[in-house]
Amino acid sequence: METTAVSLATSNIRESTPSLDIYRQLFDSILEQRLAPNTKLNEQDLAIVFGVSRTLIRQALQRLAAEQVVVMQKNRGAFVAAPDSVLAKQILEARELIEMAVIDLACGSLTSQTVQQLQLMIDMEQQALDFGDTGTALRRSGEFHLRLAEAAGNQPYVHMLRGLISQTSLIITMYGQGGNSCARDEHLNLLRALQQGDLASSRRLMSHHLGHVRTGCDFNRRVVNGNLATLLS
Amino acid sequence: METTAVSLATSNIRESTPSLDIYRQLFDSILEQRLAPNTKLNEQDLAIVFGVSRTLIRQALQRLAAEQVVVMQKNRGAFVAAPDSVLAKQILEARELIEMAVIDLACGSLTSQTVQQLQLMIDMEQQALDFGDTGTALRRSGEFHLRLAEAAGNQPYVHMLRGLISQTSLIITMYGQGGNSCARDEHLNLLRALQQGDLASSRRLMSHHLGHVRTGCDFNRRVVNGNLATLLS
DNA sequence: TGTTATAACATTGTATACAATATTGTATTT
DNA sequence: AAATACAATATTGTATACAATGTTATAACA
Repeated sequence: METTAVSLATSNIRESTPSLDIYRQLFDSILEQRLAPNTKLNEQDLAIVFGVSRTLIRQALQRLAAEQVVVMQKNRGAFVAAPDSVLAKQILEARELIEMAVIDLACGSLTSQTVQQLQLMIDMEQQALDFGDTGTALRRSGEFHLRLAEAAGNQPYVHMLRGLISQTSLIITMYGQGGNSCARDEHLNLLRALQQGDLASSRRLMSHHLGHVRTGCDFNRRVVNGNLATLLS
Repeated sequence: METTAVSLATSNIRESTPSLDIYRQLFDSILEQRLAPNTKLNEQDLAIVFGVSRTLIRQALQRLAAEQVVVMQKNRGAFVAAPDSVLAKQILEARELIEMAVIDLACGSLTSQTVQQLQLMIDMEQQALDFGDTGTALRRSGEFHLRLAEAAGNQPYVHMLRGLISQTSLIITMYGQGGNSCARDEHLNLLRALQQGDLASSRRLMSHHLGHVRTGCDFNRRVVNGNLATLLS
């Protein structure tokens, strides 16, 4: 509750272990769209990139798989997840459920310090957008939502939402058509409504906000595959 | 959707790998209360018990940790999770949220085959209860709920609920005071209401059902620790 | 007796070696 | 040229060895 958010990945875990660091970097790389869906994650290559043995790489990949951000196929390896349109809609539905519950808990109960933090995160997101760095903006948008869930104070909500947010990023990468960046005002308005304890408005704003994600997607779009090279840049 | 449930753990994953099997056995052992909260899970001991190297044990433990069923402490090892009363209440709250959403999806849309399966699972639970095997009954109760979520057809709900159900089992182990076995009729009545498409009744029955879990708990109870020996019996 | 320092031990953390499986390329056949 | 069989290669799966850390027992001291 005290420090500013570092990474969406296990943001409430302060511990630092080598495999956790690798996990976080891969996680962020996927969220920032530097690793495309379906990208094969070769263990040996990653081991070289990160300068560790395959043991630690495998730990990180297994953690990512547990969050459904990567998929592991027996004897074939790990791939960045690529939810199909059916699953994508289910993910967005589930996310709305959790986010609404978060709103109910957070509305009117945010400390001024928390509001300040959330305000800052909105600014950071906008800053990334100004730089034209949509990947970072997307990640920071997710961090805003997650920080809000932390403020709501229900740990399982945070845990579940973390997975859903990261999968939402994958969905936007796969099916998004740009124009998902109306977020600044939406986040800002939401924060105001929450601060004022206006539950009806808060719920409506969050619902619209998530609705825009869905609206901004073309679920017929065909998906392109990526490769590991982007990690080296 | 076609086969009968095997284990609450990764019930939708058909693959069989050594570490998955170990994971499932540990998972069920915890759910059936044969491994008490806070029990230290020594890697070497488990490796001997399961006749494999520590490598596979670690994989299983990490998977369990991802589902919050065990907790891993750096350089100290893995322990069966022991949610405190605050977290326990949050878990039950989150579970109610998801279960209600499942009800909304499943109500009136269950196939006769699914109803049959659920009916069977209720019977199996009762059978375990008749044998006095409350551990198995508890696990089967969880399987009933999870099977229902599968029938609802939203994959993230299933995934999230799996974690919440297993944690509920831990909560019952820690804070339950017996008397949690009114489940048979409750499951039965719920199934009838769902079958008939009676949403209001379905929601009310589920809410009461989960409420009983909470009612049956004394959150002031002090918790006893266990040890690995129970796995050998 | 109680406390601290230290050594012996046990356990987890990581790298590496080898086995099992999958993938790719080449040759052979039609 | 297309398809198949098979060898060569690459990749993942598992066990083991060693390093790093934590725990416990012992001994010295107050």
